Amino acid sequence: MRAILVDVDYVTKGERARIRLMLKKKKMFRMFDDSFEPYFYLMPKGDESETAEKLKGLEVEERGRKARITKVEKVQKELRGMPVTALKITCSHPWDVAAIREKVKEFGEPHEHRIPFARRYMIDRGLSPFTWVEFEKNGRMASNVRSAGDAPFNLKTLSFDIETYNPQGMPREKKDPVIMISYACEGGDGGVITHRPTERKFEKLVVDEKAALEEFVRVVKRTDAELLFGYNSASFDLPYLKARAEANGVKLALGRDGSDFKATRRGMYNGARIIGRLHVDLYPVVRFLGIIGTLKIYDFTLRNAYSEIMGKEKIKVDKLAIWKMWDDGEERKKLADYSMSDAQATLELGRAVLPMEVELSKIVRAPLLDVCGISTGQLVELLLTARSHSDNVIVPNRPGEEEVRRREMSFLKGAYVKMPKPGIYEDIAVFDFRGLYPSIICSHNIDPFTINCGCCAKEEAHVSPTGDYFCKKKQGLIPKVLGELVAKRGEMKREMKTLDRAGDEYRMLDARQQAFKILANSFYGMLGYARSRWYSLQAGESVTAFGRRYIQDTAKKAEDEGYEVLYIDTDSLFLLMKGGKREDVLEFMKKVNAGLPGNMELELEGFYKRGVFVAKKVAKDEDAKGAKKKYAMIDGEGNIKIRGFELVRRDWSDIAKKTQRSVLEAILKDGSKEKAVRIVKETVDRLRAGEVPLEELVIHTQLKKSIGSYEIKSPELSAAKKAVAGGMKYDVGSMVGYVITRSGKTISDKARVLEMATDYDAGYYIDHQVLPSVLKILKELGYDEDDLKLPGTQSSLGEF
DNA sequence: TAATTCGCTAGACCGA
DNA sequence: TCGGTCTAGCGAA
Repeated sequence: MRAILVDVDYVTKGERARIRLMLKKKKMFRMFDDSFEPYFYLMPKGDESETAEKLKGLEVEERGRKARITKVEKVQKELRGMPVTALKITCSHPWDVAAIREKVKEFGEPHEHRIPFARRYMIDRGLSPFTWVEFEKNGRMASNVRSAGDAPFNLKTLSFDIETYNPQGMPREKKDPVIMISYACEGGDGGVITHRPTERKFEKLVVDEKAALEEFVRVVKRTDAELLFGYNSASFDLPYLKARAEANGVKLALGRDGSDFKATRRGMYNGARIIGRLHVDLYPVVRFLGIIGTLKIYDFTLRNAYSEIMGKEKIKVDKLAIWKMWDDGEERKKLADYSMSDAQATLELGRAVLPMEVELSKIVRAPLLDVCGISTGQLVELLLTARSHSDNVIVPNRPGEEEVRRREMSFLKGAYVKMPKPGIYEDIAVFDFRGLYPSIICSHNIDPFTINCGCCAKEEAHVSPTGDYFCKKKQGLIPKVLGELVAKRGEMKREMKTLDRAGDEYRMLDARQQAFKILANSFYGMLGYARSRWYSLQAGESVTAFGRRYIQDTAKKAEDEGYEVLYIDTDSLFLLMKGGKREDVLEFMKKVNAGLPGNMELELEGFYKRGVFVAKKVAKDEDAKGAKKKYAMIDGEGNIKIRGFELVRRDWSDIAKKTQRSVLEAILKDGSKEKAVRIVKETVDRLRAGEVPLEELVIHTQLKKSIGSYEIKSPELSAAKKAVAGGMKYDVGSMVGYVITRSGKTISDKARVLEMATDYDAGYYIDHQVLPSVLKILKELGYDEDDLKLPGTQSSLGEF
């Protein structure tokens, strides 16, 4: 029989664990496989055979049951690059692994004892979620389950969202009812379940809250939802629905077995599993996109995420007024529209972000729900764990706390950044090394266990600029897996070029190549991360040392050809063309590439017509220095590329950012300093006249620690403290949006969160926000501080 | 309770 | 009032 594997978990039948497969042909169905047993490896201290004898049949009392070793086998494996003989210890039940592992520690070091049973099954059988599997069927039992190729992703999807009555601000789950439950399906079916009329055609009017809860359960059943999307649903919607179901004496039977959901906790996020369906809370997924830099938003609300990812705006309501809207016949109609739009936005968002998670789940061979929201480091760990198995390698253990502290004492030297000369330049060519660190790792076989291998003579191996060398005879696991990722991604990108950008095939490939990119870029970090199983300071330093060498050698070659090297950062190189032809520059690139090892390539990033580099702030008596990581350029089509300037930072006010952008555009596009100066003057006038709305003056800064644990005073902290005193909530991780007002002495005193601010300090915004951000740029046009500030009147631009 | 280093800049604070 | 040092946050790669 053939079906698509959707998810794997296990159930207990008698004394044993049974793998439960969630599968799909036309409909979802379940099968069981009882041919798989939990095990782990032990690296014995003493003689393997003697230890094996001692362990056979060993029993431990564990919470009233007997945990038993059912089998001990000697196996030939590889660990940390060395061949080893290990004992494979099979246990009676997955629950017993922990107790037995503790017990056998006296005989050696356990390995791979923390791999969840269902995932162990997928790894050992070579199965991935969302691919075809084949098996022999005998009733509900499956045997010889094996992988049978890539499958299309096609699940019946339902998104949902709830609105709650909230006269006290935060709804209280024991008291405040759910007033609307909205849902949306693929294909257009959707509605808002409500028990007060809204005159909307999508309304599903029921008699009371209890009936609404029952209706929602019916919707889930009727639509036969295989995939459920929510936003914050694991932390809010589902627990709230459950609490309300209890209060109303009904059952929230969302699962196929009539159960509600099982709350889980993975790292930083809550999860909720619904039996027989996949429930994906999109909030952690969106956070993940924020962390890896795909998304740049300050506030991870559904509204923000939706507008950033989909490029569309969602209806807005005042959250605190929801209860009032519910009580008002006219306003309630708007609330229904809002509720409907929440479910629809959640559905669209899910469709947009899920393909990437699905691909990650396939690559690392882990259930989708385990992959949504985990960090890139954990993803790499999952991938390397799966690939270790197919390479007959035992996964190295995580370091203990003491080892972590020891590792944290040493530091890894990073990339090279060249100091640019401040100024405005014409005709710049920018090159970069595509995937510099991944390609270095692959080209030089850099791995914690290929370093100074001993089987190669140093001169014949890959010698790193640090003096270490890497084996040339045997490929390491990291270069091997990474090389495959890079190669496959290259194929995908080539194939994408032949496809219609609007088509499904293109979209799927794009999600796939994104997943590969995320993984590939995380490998280097794992070498230098103190808690990593594959930590190797020497290997990490070799990567960066090679990186510095390649970029600097390339710069040298460019100079030898007569180009001026304007700027270098890690893997990118900025050349001044100085009247040179584009063909010549491309020829130079070809020459460089001819001298690079196989996996490495210098690419043209682009030609730019004009670029600005500014000076960094220095002490008065110091010479002017160019600021690194701060520049702006414009290409022939008028596209502007801006890096590092205040205007790309969230901890600057919009008024300063907008002004800085306009100034940069005036210079880059029009080459007009008069225009630039006029823009500044207008902004200053508007600020002075008090015409600027407070929203444009908000500065956003995150509180990375709890309010009490700061050593210093700062505007964001001080604003947050005042807000807390006023009844608002600010915790670790809160984003504080504050305005500098006129009341107070120091800047911190003057800071108030936007909600509490009624005026603003024009002087602060002129002298501390607008002028500093534009002055650095105007200086490159020949205006210096004194030109811009008349004596006595610091903020004056009157002379222009 | 989960990848890295390099670099800029602020505001507070302290002493000359 | 200044210049230096420190903590902290954010961005580039």
